[in-house]
Amino acid sequence: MTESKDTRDYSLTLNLPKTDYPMRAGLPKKEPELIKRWEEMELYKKLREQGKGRKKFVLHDGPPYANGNIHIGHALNKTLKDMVTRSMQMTGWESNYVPGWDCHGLPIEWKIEEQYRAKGKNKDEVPINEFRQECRDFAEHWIGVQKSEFKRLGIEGDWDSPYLTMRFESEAVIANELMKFATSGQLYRGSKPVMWSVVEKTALAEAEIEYHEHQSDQIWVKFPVTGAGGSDATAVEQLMDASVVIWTTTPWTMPGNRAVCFSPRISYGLYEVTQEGLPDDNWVQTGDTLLLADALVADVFKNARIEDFKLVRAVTADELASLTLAHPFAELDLGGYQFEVPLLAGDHVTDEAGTGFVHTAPGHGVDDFEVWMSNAKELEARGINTAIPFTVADDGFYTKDAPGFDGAQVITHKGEKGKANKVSIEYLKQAGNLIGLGRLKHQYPHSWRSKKPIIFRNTPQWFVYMDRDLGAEGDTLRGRALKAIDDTRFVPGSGQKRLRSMIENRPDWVLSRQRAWGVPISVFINKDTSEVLKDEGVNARIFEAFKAEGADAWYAEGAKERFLGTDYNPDEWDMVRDILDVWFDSGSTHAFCLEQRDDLNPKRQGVGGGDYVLYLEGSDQHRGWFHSSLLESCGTRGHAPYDAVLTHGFTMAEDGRKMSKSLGNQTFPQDIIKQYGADILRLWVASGDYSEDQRIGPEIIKTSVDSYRKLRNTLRWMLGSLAHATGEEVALADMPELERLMLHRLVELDDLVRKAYWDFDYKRVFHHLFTFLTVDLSAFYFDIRKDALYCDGKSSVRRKASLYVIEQLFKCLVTWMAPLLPFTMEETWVSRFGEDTSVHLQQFPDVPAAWKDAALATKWEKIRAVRRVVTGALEIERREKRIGSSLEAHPVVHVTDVDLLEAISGKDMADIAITSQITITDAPAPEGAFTLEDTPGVAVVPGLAEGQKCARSWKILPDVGSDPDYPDVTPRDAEALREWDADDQAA
RNA sequence: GGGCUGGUAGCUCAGGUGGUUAGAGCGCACGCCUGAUAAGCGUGAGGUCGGAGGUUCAAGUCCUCCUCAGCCCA
Repeated sequence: MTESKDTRDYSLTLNLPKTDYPMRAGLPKKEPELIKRWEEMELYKKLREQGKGRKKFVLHDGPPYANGNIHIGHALNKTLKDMVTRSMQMTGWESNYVPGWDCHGLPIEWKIEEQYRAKGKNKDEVPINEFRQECRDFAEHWIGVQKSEFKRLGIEGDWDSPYLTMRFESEAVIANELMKFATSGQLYRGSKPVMWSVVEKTALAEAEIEYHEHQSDQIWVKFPVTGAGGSDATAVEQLMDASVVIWTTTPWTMPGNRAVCFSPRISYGLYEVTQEGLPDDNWVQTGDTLLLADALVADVFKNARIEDFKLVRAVTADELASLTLAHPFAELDLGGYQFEVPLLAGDHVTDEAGTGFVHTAPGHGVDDFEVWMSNAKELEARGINTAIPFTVADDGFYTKDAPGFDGAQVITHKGEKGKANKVSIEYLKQAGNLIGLGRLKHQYPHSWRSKKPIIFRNTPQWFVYMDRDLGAEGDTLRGRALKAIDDTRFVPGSGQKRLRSMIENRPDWVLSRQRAWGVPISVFINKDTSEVLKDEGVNARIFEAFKAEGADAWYAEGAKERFLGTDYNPDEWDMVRDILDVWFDSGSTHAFCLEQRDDLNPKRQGVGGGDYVLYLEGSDQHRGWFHSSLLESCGTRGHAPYDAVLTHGFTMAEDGRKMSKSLGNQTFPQDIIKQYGADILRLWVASGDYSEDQRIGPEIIKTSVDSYRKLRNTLRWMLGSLAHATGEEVALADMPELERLMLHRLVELDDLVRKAYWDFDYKRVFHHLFTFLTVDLSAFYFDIRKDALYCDGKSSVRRKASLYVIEQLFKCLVTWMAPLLPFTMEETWVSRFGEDTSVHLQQFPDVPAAWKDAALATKWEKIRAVRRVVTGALEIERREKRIGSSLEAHPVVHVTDVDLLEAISGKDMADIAITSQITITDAPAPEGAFTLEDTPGVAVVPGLAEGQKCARSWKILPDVGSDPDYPDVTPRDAEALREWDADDQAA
């Protein structure tokens, strides 16, 4: 001890926070280092070893499509998944995450075709397996890109062996699943109208369609009534003489007409032409009676060149439904068209344009098809053939299903109008059923490639029955799926309703696509009977070949003979050339990923096991992956593939609107990571309500950045304080109440945090922990205890207890937040426990129930209420410049509330209020004392602390200098210095 | 047009079965501290709970309609 006491730098004798943990994170640089560290320490492998023997919590990855960089939606989705798996692993499950990719399908085909076009090549000239290989390479490339982007987000998983729908084993299993549907009789060949380009001779998807102006022929056509129901004979007779009038802009679809639709919501009437002296060749004559929607009568008669007409009477929806009509070609001798044309009610019918009656050709329109199919059962009961005719071939010419239209073409190979409309119109004139004719310019779908108009054309497709009995009566795919929905946990709960109503209302499942890049519908059909071949031996050969060579084997030379083997004559069987819709691929991930992998292969709780399978995707997947996975699994296994389904909303721009390039309001995950770091993005995910649509933008990110700073600094202070910890434990009974209060808060938070994680409610975790950190710790507990931690001597139990408690707080907080902020929490953990540790190998700490003390918490609520009055009073003093630091004050606290007085009795209220001195009295407060409305019974009279300022603790006390060895400090500080100096000499 | 969902302070969120002057954190303004310092502490100002009706003694909370936004269909 050489220095003079007067000039001694006491700060050297204080236990001030000491840490290398930087205040500023530098995440963009730090995070990649941590990723490298995890790879080097083989964290993934260690986690799997840790999880051995535990029950499995399987977050099964819904595969993103491998065709571009990730966007904010991907980032949200993967981050949520990572929060799930990390938190489940840390709460006692084995929670392996195996990422996957969706590789087949249209968008990739387009890209390859686009490349061909750029080189002047034609897709059809390239051997199919060569084309497929290019698609495969394309997908492979983007898988690589996305993989590194996902890893950069801090997603922990089996990145070295993800699952891919295009892997040979996957293709084999997918085909095998399809064959299960085939052999169990659930698969059938039907047909439906698809958008078709005659020029390219190919089916088109919605996304391949552009709308352009187009001039169509419009016609008004009579369908003579041939039958009417009702008890009123006169009324029936009136109707029998009448005709229903339709309007269409596609006269060429007339051969495909099978019904006329009306709407029960529209008012209709029977109208008579009263105009005299019409020319003989006018298509409509005096006395003709027509059925029309009231709102459209004037318009129709104008187009039929009629000026005078009258309403005979109104016609009800019931009357309309009872009508049967003749096809307008019926009386011509074309050979066909003599069938009954029913009137069907349809929601798609309006009275905004046309006649109020809609010509319905189920092979030429989606509405038409759906109305027809939903009435099929009833129509068959009436003896009506519901088979949908294939009236137009792939080259635009009519087929034998359109008698009388031989040689006519709807659209030519060059994309121009063929003769079809002319022929149709001519026949209508001959039959006397045309009443109006014109041209109409309107928006019409065109192929994005050829820019030529497309048509709707009935095409054979493969379907799965929704309502056919599978063995037991009433055991249908729909029934199974609905039951499975009831057995599934939905987060949020509204997802259940949404999926349920979709399954309830959906039509049969269409599996086929007329495309090249996918898993083939690997079945054979008999050329004569159209029956599907059901042979386990053939199926096994297909499965094995796909496993070894991929689904390309289906397209290889000699494939037919190879798979049929010697048991069947190849001449009698056709190979199906369609591929599976990619939704069937991804709907089968449970079969080729979950069931096939030894490290997953869950025995689900839903089927009597202990494991838990969760699917987690955006809410659009009610129609997509949740849906197709459910149907696939119910059709092949009889139950859902998941125990729970979690959905998240979509990410909007800051104003709540959709992000779009043109609005310039996009936020890219790559930019946030580069500027702030992945943990900032993850903090945004953790703090928002993902179950609804979220918003993101510069201001919102700034909120995350600010929160992050506060959080980080508070942890930093804890680290700095813990630098002085010796690891010495203090018995609960020996701890001050303040320490026990903090431990009690940990018990409460432990309960809350575990529940919230199980509910996947990360915002609840974050907001509670963050508030705890700022309100209870930074602004209260730490602020109060700084004096003891910095100034108390090393033997101080108060200080030891505080260090022990901070250690517990630290362990809990860092592990609890590790699933949310894996980078920062790892950095923080390592800073405390060393390079050979990882927070991600920790479990959430066991928080002793003995720490719980609700009575203590209630008491301290009162103490804090009193404290608020004191700090409130000091604030006035500060404003009036009578004090600066609260240590300059000596408030007199008048507590007349017995309850509050009891709560603070025996407490060092000066410490708690961070003043140097305090006086507590039950004497009534003098006039003008400071009070707070919400704390009656407490009044504070401020005053200045008397005595000398301690040179070490800065407290102002009368007994400063009472220790002759240390004349400028308080007795407490003198004692601390004595210990310090003793240590110093020993060293 | 239909199904589902949501709109609480500038931002992110709390507000069981309707019941005192609607809460928190962040941000902002102002002040204090200078031994968590590009930090820490305190005080304050911000809300007609999307809008309009209705039920009720009483509605952010229940009902109807409207509006805006989103997802999925048509």
